[in-house]
Amino acid sequence: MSSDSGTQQGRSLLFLTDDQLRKGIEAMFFAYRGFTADPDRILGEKGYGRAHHRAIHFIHRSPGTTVNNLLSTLGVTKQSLNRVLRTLIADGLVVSTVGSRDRRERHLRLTEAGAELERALSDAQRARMRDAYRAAGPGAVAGFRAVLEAMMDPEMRAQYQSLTEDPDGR
Amino acid sequence: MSSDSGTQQGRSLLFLTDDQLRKGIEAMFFAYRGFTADPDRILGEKGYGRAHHRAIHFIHRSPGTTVNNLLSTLGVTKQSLNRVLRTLIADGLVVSTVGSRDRRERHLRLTEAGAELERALSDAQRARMRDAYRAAGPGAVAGFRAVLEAMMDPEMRAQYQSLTEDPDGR
DNA sequence: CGCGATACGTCAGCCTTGTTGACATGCCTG
DNA sequence: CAGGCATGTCAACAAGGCTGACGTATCGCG
Repeated sequence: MSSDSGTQQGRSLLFLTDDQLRKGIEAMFFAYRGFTADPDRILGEKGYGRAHHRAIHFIHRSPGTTVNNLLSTLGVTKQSLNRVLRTLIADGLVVSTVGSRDRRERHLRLTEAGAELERALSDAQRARMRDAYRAAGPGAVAGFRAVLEAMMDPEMRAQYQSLTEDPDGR
Repeated sequence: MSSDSGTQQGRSLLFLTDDQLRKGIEAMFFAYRGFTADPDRILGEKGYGRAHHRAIHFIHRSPGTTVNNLLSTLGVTKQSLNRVLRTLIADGLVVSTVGSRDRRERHLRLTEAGAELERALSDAQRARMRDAYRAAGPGAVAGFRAVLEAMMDPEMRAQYQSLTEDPDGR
C-alpha cells in the first residue's frame, strides 16, 4: 500500500500522504461539478445536454473537422456522437458538408446560430475559469495546468497539446 | 479578440486571454477523463459504474453517514442514489443499519468486501494523482488545489472543506 | 394523544448519452 | 471490376440521471 519515500527533500521527490491525495481526488470531483454547472444550466433551458456542448465546443475550435476527428477527440463511439450531431444539424446549429477530397467524409461547421450558442456557453465557462484563476492568484495557474496535463492519458495529452499553443507557452 | 498581457504585474490583476482560458477549460475536460479512466476500468469488470464508485468513496470517507447526507454531498436524487445503494447492499458491499438515536435514519458502512473494492479503486486513482503531482512538481500542487477550490460552487466548497483538514493546511 | 414534518424506500416513466450490431456508401488497390 | 477498408447512418438496448406520486416508520410538538 503506502510505500513511500524517505525524506522530503523537495526536489522531485514529494511526500504525499493518502489524505493529501484524497483531497486532490475530491477537489477534482467537486470542481468538475462547478465547471460544468453553468453550461449545463444554459443547455438545459434549450433542451440539450453535455454531449451537445462538447460537440459544439470542438467544432468551434476546429471548423471543418470531420466526424472521425471529432470522435477521437471526444472519445466516444460514432453512434453516440451521431445522435447528438443529428439533432444539432436538424436544429440548424451545425452544417455538415460532403468532403471534396474524400466524399465519404463530412465536414462540420457551426452556423451563425450555433456560434451564438457556443458563445453563450463558453462565456459562462470562461467567466468561471477567469474568476477561479483570479481568486487563486497568478502563481496557481501554472501549477493547475501542469497537474491537469500530467493527469491526462498520453493520447489525450497529445490531443490537448495539438491545439493552438500560446506563443508565450502556457 | 485577443487582448494580450502587456505587463504581467502578478498582483491580483491577471490578464487572461480567451485562449488561455480555453486551454484551461480543455485541460479540465481531458484531465477528468484521465482521472476517471482507471476506476472506470475496474468498475466495468465488476459490472458497476461511476455512480457506485462515488457512493463507495463517500461512505468510506464518512462511515455511518446517513442516506440524506450522502444525497447532499453527491448532489443526486434519492431515487438515483437508491438504485445504486440497493445493488451495493444486495451484493454485500454496503450495510445499512437503523439509527439508534433516530430510528428513521439508516447508517451506511462498507463491509469488508466493500472496503476491498474501495481500496482497489482509490489505489488506482491515488496512483494517478501521485504521478501527476510528482510530474508537475512540488510548487504545482498548491496551485492546482487553489484553482480547483475556487472553481467549486460555494456549497460544494463547504462540503469539500468540511472533510478532514490536513494539519499542515492544504 | 394526534398530527404534521422528516427520513427512507419504491414504483412508474421519461431523457440523455453511452454501448453494440447491421448496413449503405465511397475509396482504393490487387 | 471485385473485394476490402473507411466513413458515416440507423436501430435497439442499458446505465444512470430526473420528476412525480405514494407508503411506512418515526420523531417532535401542540
